[in-house]
Amino acid sequence: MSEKRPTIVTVAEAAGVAASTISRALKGDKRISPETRARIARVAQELGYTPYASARALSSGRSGLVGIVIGPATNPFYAELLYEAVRQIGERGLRLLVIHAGPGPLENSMADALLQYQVDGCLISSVDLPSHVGAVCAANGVPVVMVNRVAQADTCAVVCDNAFGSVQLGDLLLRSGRRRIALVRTSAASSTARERDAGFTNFMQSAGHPPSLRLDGRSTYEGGFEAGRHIAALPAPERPDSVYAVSDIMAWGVLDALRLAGVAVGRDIAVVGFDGLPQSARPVYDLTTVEQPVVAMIGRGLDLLQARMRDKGLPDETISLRGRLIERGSSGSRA
Amino acid sequence: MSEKRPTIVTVAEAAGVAASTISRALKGDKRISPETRARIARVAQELGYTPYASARALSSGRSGLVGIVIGPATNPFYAELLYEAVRQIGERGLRLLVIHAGPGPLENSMADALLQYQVDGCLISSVDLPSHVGAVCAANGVPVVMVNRVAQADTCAVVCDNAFGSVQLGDLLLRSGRRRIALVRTSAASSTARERDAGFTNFMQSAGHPPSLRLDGRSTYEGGFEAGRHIAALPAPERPDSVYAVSDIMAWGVLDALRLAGVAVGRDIAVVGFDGLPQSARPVYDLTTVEQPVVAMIGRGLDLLQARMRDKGLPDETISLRGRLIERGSSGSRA
DNA sequence: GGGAGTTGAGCAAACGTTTGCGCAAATGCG
DNA sequence: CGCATTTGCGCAAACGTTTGCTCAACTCCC
Repeated sequence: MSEKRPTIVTVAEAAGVAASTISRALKGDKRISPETRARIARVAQELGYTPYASARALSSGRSGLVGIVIGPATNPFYAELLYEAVRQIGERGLRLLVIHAGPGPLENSMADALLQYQVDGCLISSVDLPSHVGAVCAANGVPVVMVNRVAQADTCAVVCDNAFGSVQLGDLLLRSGRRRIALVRTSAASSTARERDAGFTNFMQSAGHPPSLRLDGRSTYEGGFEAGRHIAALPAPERPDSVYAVSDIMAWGVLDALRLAGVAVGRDIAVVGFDGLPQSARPVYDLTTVEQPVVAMIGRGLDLLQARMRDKGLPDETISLRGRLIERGSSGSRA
Repeated sequence: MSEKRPTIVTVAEAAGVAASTISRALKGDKRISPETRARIARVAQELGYTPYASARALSSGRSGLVGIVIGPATNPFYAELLYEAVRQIGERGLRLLVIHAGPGPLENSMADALLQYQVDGCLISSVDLPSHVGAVCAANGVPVVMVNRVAQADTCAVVCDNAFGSVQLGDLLLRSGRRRIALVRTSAASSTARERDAGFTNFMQSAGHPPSLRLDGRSTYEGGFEAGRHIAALPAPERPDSVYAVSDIMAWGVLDALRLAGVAVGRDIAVVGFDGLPQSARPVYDLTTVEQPVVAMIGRGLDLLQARMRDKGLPDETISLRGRLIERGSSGSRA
C-alpha cells in the first residue's frame, strides 16, 4: 500500500548495476556474466520486481498480447477453443486479450483494439475476416492466423481437414449399409460448414448415393432439433436411414428430436456429427463424430503467429490437420 | 506498410496545436474550445489516429484493461459469464484480459499478469481467491470483484441470492406435493454450492421435510448422471419423488440418467436445478430452475469496479441479486 | 481604462523499458 | 610485452501520453 512498486531502476540500484544490465540479464542476454545475472535474479526476486508491460510495449513495440476473436456462445466449440488458447498462450509467456466474442461481425472498434494495445498477433475463428480489418492488420504488421477458417488475403490459417473428415463419416455410413442419406447443413457463410457440406456431397455423389435430403440446421441446436423433427415426421418409406449433421451441436438437436419422437437412433437411423466435442460422448448422445484436434490447432496456430512476430517477412501458410474419427453408438455400426 | 502509424504529435502538427491539447481534446476536457476540439477530431479522424494504450498506461497508470478469471469449460455458466463480460466491458470502452480460465488454482503467475499489465480491475469467478493473490491486488490497489462467489477480505462481490433461490425451488416442490426429497450437491469448496445446499436444507428442515438423500454430483454433468442412475436404481418405495441438483449441469445429468432408465420425469419424479442456462430450456430437459441474472451481475460488478478505479478509497461492498424462478415441465407442476 | 477573473492552450517533466553505441578491463596472439 | 580482440557493462536517447504549471489573451466590472 505504502511502498511504491519496484521498477527496473530500483533493482539496478539495489544490485549496483545499470538499469540496462537488469533488462538484459532478465531476458537472458549472453553478454551478462552468469554471476551478475544470478545476483540480479536474486535481488529482483527479493524486491518482488515484475516489469511494467506498458513500458516494455512502448519501448520495444512488443506487447506480449495475443488477440482472439471467437464465435457465439451457443456453440461450445468456441469455448473449447478459447480455453485451450488461454492455456497455451499462458504457457508461452503471453497473455490473451479478447477482441470479440459472440455473434455479429468484426467492427472497426475491434481493429482499434488491435492497434491500441499493439497486439503481437491475432487468432481469429468464428468469422470470415472483414477485408478492412484484415487490411488494418496487414498495414500494421499484425500477424493473423485464422483458426478453423480458410485463409484470406494476407493471413495464415490452421484448419481441420473438413472434406477428409466428411469423407470418413460418409464412408462409415456406406460401409454400415446406409443408403438414404440426409444432410443437415447450414446456409451460414462459414467456410467450415461449406467444406463439410461439399466434401460430403461430392463423396456421396461419386459413390452413387447423393444425400436425398438437405436441411438447414442454422448452425444451432435448435436448427438441428427442427431438422430432426422434420425427419422423424416423414413416413417410413421416405425417411432417411442416416443423417450427417455438419456440426455436433446440430447433431445433438437431431438426436434429441429423434429420440423424443421415438425413433431408435443407431438402429432405425444413424446420426453422425463433426467437431468431437466432449459432450458428444455422453450416453444420451453417444455420437459418432470427427474430433477436431483443438490442442494441435491452437498449438500450430501459435507457432505460426510467433514465427511471424519474430520475422514479419514470412510468407503466409496454411496448415491442415486431420481430425480423428470417433465411432460411437449413434452410427449403429457397433451393433 | 510504409507510412508510420500516426502519434499524438503527428496529429498535433497537422492541427497546428500542442500535443497536450490533442490529448485533452480527445477526452473531452472542458478547457478546450468546441471549435478546436472539432477540428482536432476531424484531423485525427483523417489521419486515422488511434492512441497507443501502452503509452497511456505508462503515463497515467491506467491501462483500460479488466482482468477476468473464470472456472472450467465443463460448466457452460462460465462461458456465459465470459461472453457477457466481453460485451459489457467493450461497451464501457475497456478491454478484457483473460487471466485464467479453467480448473486449477490461481497461481502466482496470474498475480504477475495483473501487475505487469496494470489491470485496472479484476472480475473473479470460479475460485475462492487465494489469499496471496488477494493481498497482491490489495497492495497494488487493484480493485477486485468476486462474481457469483462470496466476498473475501478486501474484495467486493456480486452474488445471486443462492439461499433465496433454493427456497423458491424448495417451496415449489412442496407446493406440488413432493415430500421425499433428494439433494444432489457437491463437496467442492465453492461458496455458491454451499449456500445453495445450506439454504435448501435449512428451509426443508424447518418445513419438516429435510432431504432424505444427499448425493455428491461433483459439480459436473457426469456426477449428476451418476447420481441420477443411483436414484433410478432405488426400489420404488425408497426412491425420492423429487431432486434438487444445485447446478443446471448436474441437473442435466440427473435428467438424462433418469430418462435413460425409463423414469418419467415431471410425473414420477420432479427435478429442479439452479443457474438458468439457456440449454435448460431445451425440450429434452425442460428444466425448472432459478435463473442467475448474468447480465445484471456483470453490470453491477463492473459498476463496482469502475467506481473503485476512480476512487480507490471506496469501502468494500457486496451486492446480492435475486434470480428468477423459471417453472418448466421437469418439476411436474404444470400437469 | 485599469485590475481581477476567466478562458484556451502550450511547455516540459514524468512514466519504466529497451537498445544502439561506447568504453573500459580482460583476454588472446605473436 | 604490445597490440588487437573479446567480454561485460554503462550511457542516454528513444517510445507516445498524460498532467501540473505557466501564460497570454479576453471579458467583466467598477
